[in-house]
Amino acid sequence: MNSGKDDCNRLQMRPARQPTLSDVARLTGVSTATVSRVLNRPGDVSPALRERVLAEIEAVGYVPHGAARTLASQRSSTVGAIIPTLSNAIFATGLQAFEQRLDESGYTLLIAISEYDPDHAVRHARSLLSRGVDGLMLIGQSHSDEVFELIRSKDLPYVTTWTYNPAGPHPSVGFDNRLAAYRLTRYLLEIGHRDIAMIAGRSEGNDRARDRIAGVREAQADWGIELPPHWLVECAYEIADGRDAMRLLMSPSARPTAVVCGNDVLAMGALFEGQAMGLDVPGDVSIAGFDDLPLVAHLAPPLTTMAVPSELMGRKAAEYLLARFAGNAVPDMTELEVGLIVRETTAPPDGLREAR
Amino acid sequence: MNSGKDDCNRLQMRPARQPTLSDVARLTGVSTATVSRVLNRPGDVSPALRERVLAEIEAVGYVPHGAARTLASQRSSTVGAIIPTLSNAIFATGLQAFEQRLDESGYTLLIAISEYDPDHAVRHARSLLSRGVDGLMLIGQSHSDEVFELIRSKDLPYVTTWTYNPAGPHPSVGFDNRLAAYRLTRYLLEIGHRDIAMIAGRSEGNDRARDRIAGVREAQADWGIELPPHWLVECAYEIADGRDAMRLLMSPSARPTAVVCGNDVLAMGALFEGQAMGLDVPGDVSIAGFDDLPLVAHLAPPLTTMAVPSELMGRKAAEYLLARFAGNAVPDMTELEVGLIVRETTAPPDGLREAR
DNA sequence: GTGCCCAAAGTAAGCGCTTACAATTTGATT
DNA sequence: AATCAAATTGTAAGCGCTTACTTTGGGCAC
Repeated sequence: MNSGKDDCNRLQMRPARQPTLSDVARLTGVSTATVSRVLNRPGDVSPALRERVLAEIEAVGYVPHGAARTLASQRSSTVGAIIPTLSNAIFATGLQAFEQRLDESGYTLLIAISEYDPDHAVRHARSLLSRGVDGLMLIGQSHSDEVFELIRSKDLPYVTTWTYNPAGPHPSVGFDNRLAAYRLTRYLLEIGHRDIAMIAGRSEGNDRARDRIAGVREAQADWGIELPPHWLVECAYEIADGRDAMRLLMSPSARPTAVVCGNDVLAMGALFEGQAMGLDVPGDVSIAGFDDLPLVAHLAPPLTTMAVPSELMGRKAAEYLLARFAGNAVPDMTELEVGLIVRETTAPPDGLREAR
Repeated sequence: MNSGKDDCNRLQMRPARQPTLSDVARLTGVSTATVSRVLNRPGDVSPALRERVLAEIEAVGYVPHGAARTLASQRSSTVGAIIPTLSNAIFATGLQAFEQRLDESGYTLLIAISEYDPDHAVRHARSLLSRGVDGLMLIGQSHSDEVFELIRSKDLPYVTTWTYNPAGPHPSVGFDNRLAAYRLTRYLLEIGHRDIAMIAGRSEGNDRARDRIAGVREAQADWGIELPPHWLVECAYEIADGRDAMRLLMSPSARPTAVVCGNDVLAMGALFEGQAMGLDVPGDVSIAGFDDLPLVAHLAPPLTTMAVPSELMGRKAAEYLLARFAGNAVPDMTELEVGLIVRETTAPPDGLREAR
């Protein structure tokens, strides 16, 4: 009469314990293996039984226990991303596309923000690995060796983005920053600029910034020009930093006729500061950006910039990892196209305007 | 001689299996319990032993297995967030602060992006719960009942943000959207505007947008004014949507003298479109935004807006959850301050300018 | 009718860790 | 010196699931 079962129920004042897979099995009158199969390889279970199990799952509100599943199966359906910041919209866009593609295939994204700090990134890598991510997405390739050692020691699929470096050892889905900056600068040279300055993001530990500077230098070199040290200003990534840099650049009497910026945020800063200084853009100075944020097409004047395929990149990076998970062959290197978007912040320099 | 051990090694061609906690225990000559304690409650282990264990952990490069730990301990040191989008910088900022505060306490963030779709959000909630998050952060309170049922059935700590609703059943860390919009509108009324239109985000399933509309209406009502239907335009959240809305609003001959916008992105759209139409802002029309994105202070003219404490909110939301995890008492409702930032896109309407 | 094969379902051994409880040691107390 | 509590370490039972292996029961060729 007074069975143990009753005692047990009487003691459960809290919301009833979550039903487990074996509860479902017991209630349906099958083995746990069968329930597990219904969940993981439904084709292996006869339709009649499958229906009964699914009905019971629905009835008791069973939700699989991810950790148990991960422990038993050695995969987590989870992917990690280590990114420098979320405050630049361009990363946010790429990450959103990455998340969406993963989500479509049942993967969840773990994110860790390094704030451009390599040690931070190592800690995060360790933490993500320890959480059993099935794969990892990294921005750029300039990371501490420790990060890559950790990845290798686990033999973990990973991909680097925002960079394309076929000579390097790392799988990457991205574009050639050097070449993109080269093309942007070449365009300015072709319309007649010779005095070109650059506002760049901090290049230390940031291969994208470094490559973009290199691209600008290389284009200039092809025209027999050298970038004077005081015309290269490296700064942080806020609008205010771009403004400061622009002020610095435009104060001396010997001013550049064009300024290429390491990204659109800096370019906006440069544009706003230039205008605040009473300069006409592009009349007095041309400004070019990098990224093509949705916003910059709406500025007055609209910004000339190098469009970066952030969404496509996020999606392709996700697809690379998904292919690796599935064991499908997939090229380790994917190069994406950037595109020069000429708008109205650039024009031939003064002397050439009418000669055009 | 030819022990099983040797055979085993001979077969391991792959990178050696990850060392486990019991490997560390065996190699150090202690029990697994001791190693576990070194990791989780180091104070319970004598210093000498602790050092030996730590040395061994370092030596073999042991990384704890998160899923195993989660399964055994029933916690994951993981927190989930369901957010509508990452493409609005204001969410990205809040989320970044949230992540940083969690990270300081050893928690990792799982993110899921709902794209403003309630069903999506339910799926995500289910997925995050199944992954064993210890807590959940939600934007706003207008979610499907199913989401809250899932949360309740697991008795999971959670917090809603971007909203403050002490009357409601949900813990929240945020601000009063209605009141904030009321104050913004009141300011416009006080400087003399009577013809005030609104460009709002889609209010369906979005309590923030709804409350902001309500706030505008309420302020107008206090002045005995009613918001004419054709002066309320709801739209999506891109700059282009703001532009479209502005064009619509400013086309008829009976134009408003001021436009309050549901967020800064829409306000930028309104500003750009107004300027493109040849209107002087604020001479011909005042524009007010909502959020205070870093960018908008730099526009020409700088945008008047209602500043939202997104970073503080992210941090406080994290701290609320952390306190719940630690079992500390903590108020379920935290109201944060918004602040009216009067810049230069607003001014008294035409007739009143000189009378000022 | 017999034997064989295959599909469908069950059995049970872990996955790597935490933790209640037990065992042992140490040191203080009387 | 005997007693006991506190501190330290060990023992071992799971946590909820997956999956290799085994069992069962037909269907089918001969």
